Amino acid sequence: MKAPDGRVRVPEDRPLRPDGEYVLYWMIAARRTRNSFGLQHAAARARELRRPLLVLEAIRVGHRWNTARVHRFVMDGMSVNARRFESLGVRHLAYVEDAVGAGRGLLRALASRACLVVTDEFPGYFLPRMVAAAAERIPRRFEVVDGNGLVPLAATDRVYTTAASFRRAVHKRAAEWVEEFPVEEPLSDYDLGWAEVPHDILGRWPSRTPQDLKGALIAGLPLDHEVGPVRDRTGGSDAGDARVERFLGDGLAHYPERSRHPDAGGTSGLSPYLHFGHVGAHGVLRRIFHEEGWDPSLIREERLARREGFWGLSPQAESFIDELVTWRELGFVHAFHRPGGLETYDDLPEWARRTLANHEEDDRPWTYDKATFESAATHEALWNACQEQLRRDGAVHGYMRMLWAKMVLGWSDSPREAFATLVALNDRWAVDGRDPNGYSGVAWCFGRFDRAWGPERPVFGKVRYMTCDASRRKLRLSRWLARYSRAGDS
DNA sequence: ATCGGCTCGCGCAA
DNA sequence: TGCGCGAAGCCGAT
Repeated sequence: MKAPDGRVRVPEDRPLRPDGEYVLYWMIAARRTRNSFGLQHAAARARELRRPLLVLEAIRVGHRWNTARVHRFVMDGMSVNARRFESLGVRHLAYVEDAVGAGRGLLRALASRACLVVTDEFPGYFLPRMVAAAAERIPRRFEVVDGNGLVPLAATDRVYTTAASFRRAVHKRAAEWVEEFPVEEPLSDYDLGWAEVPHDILGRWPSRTPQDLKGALIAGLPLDHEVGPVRDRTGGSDAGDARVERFLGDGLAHYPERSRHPDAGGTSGLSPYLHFGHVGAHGVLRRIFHEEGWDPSLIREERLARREGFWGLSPQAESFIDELVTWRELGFVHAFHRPGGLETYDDLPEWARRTLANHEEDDRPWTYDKATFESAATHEALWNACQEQLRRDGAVHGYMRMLWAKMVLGWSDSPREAFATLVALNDRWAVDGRDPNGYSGVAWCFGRFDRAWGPERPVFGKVRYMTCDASRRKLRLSRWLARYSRAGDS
């Protein structure tokens, strides 16, 4: 079954070539074998044309945030996919570029033998430009499939300034979108054979084995190795799926209350897996719906636009879905319509820029530059622990993340500099940096998708104020703090 | 412990 | 035009 029409974009309308050797799926964002509109669509095309499917999953070097951390995570995922595709009888080419530019030409070489090329839509980082460039160069029909979330990006025609207005838009069409989920196992009955790839292509661009991908290969790559792999967190669909199950079995029943407290460990931890598509939003939703015995008849229209009660699920599940769909996809929709907007200071709402400008000259109790923030060397142990968690784990606890960003706003020479510092730290150290959702998290701390709050305060103006002292009072965080403390902090 | 005030944009109802 | 509502705010009053 093909992906719904509203999720398929054809940038250059070229005819497909029915006598090609295979259908090429260029897997760039939805790096998984299940619950994927992109893969499902490519498989349906292959069936229609009676040609084998060839999956190209690659990772290149030379892009801007090129760290051993991200490479390890993505290569873990490639290793899992290599095994899964092999057991499904589908050819999967796992290419790891080992020198800048070495991968150039691979996509075109494979595409020239293909009936058509299918790839993923992703509204962030350099992917939209990469897809646009590929669409121009590839002399084949090229179909871009949006499997990012419940809301098809093309079904929206504008950005939303508040979560509330987006929530209303989601609820209005939710009943329609829950009826068009991707197939859970799109390749379960695959019988179209093994795509042959010419030796000269494989000689120049070798496909790595699962063992290679998990092994020492990464050590020799030209990467920022200072940002090393995160401990205790393996990338890939196996680890991502396991995390979904763990959260459903334990965290969800206490959501969101337990997730507020850093010591309690009640967060889903799914963000990095969602970012690289090792886990898909539809798959997570499907599991929640199944666990709660939900069907669309339980939707309560009278609760439309409300934070709770619309779905007819438990309050905990509704709260999590609000996070997974409303808040996550709010950022995706914004990035889709305004590429780069979320990470641009001048794109913040007018009221926020005005009030921050009015307080630009206020005295700051402390100011630090990016290097001091980056090395977690401020006067405040609580803040340093946040930054240390980012450095070590590639993610900051959800609540502490807000404090982390708010304090950089409070302790930088200007709000503009603070914003740039945060985007840079997030880009470099977070496993899911460069995700629209990560940028919306930073931008929220500067008023994006939020509202003004009084009373007006120094530096922050009417932007929602948060303090380390209040967090210490409200939250259970002593164990978290001890864990991420650095020598010298007490 | 709980509550109101602070403040702004949206979308619906009137 | 008015009104209710809204990611996690903080602070002071009761």
